[in-house]
Amino acid sequence: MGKNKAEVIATALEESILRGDYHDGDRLDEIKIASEYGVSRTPVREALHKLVLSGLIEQIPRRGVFVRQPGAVELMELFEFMAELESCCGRLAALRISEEALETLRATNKASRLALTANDTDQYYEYNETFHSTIYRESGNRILESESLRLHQRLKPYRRIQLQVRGRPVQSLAEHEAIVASFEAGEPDKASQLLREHVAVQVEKFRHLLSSLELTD
Amino acid sequence: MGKNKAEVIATALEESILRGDYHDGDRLDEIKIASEYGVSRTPVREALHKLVLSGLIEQIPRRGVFVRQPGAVELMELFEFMAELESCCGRLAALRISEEALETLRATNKASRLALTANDTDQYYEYNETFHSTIYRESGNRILESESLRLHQRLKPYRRIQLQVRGRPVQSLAEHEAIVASFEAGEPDKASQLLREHVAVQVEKFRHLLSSLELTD
DNA sequence: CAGATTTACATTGTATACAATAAATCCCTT
DNA sequence: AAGGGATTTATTGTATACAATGTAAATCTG
Repeated sequence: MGKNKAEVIATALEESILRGDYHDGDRLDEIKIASEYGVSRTPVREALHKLVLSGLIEQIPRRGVFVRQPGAVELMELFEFMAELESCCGRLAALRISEEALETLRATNKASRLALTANDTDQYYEYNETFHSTIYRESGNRILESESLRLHQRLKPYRRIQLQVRGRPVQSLAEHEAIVASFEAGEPDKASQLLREHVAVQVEKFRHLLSSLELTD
Repeated sequence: MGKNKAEVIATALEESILRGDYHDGDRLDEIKIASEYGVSRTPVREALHKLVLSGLIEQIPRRGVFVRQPGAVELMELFEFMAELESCCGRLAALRISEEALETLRATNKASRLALTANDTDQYYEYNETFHSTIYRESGNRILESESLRLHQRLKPYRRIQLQVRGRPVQSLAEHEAIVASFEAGEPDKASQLLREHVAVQVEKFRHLLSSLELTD
């Protein structure tokens, strides 16, 4: 496997940041991280550069790198962008989806319902991933697919919080079924609209959560 | 200015590759590039990593980095993705555009028409940039804006070729005016559709160009 | 005492030397 | 002579030493 130290450190740091081990504005000391992982500064620097490119940290020349947790507005923008990407995937998938993938979606939804009645949130979460990534793939556009996956990944921690809103999973599943129906009917505009709202409603719930908890210190 | 050598080399290499100085599969020798630019391997490596992230070159562990010109299918996918992004921008911009920006668009189109009658292709090209980047900005979503700009930049060389198709600029400008009209009327769906087709038609023209010239050796 | 200038320090940016590894070549064996 | 394995070589990956630079503190001057 391509297991060079820079990659390892990059993913480790990425998880740390997404998990919230660092606060916004914290500086990431190259030598400290290097000694923590038992390597030299070089691979650490490469790892940091990767994270800069993915937008998780900010680099100020000759000053250092700082973690940059997205603020409320940026989170909204990220979710909105996600909604738009999903919408695109849905539109294209409605035109191109294979019978096989359609069957996968039906099966996933059926399994999701079981997980829901069993109150198995983790399992449901996993099926949710399958559902969406399948749609990304069936857009038939590899660029769109990979971009969607990337953003989906980035929003993972926030979506998780969001899914714990009472009653949301039930509604979410109903929307999934409506989306599949629009695929079966071959209605690109309908699919596009449903998927956009499916994600956009999450934004709305998230906004409520935010304003009620006032996480933005 | 933040003018560290890595950045300089990255942009220089990027331009070189986009200009077509390298062929698909060419290996980029770190030490050769380093000596060319009169620096050590370190900043060159950093520059190469950046290009890997932006998808211009491919890195095979312990083998080297190779330029990776997109093939015909990937180009199609890139253009299709661009069409979808522009479509999103258009939809949101129709809902959010400021009167000021609307005026900018009108002025740009007017200037474009002048450039067109004067046969000033470069000037027209520049106005085209302004037109589209304004729409990106007026989407009101900074993530969407920057992603659109990034892809727009990446497709620059191919779009340039495409604009030289006879009669295309005239048609393009007409489409621009229709788009502005949909903004003025505040019709998001119309704007979305117009912008998607505006880019998608480029894909079509490009496909013709490709198949006629058979550039895919 | 306040402000500016200089000096010291902390931190990133760069260079070079060394290690690891994979491809290619060459030699040995059958 | 052909095939396989060891060796060599080319190239990336990593470590460390050094240079550049920006910040902050300390000192000097008005």
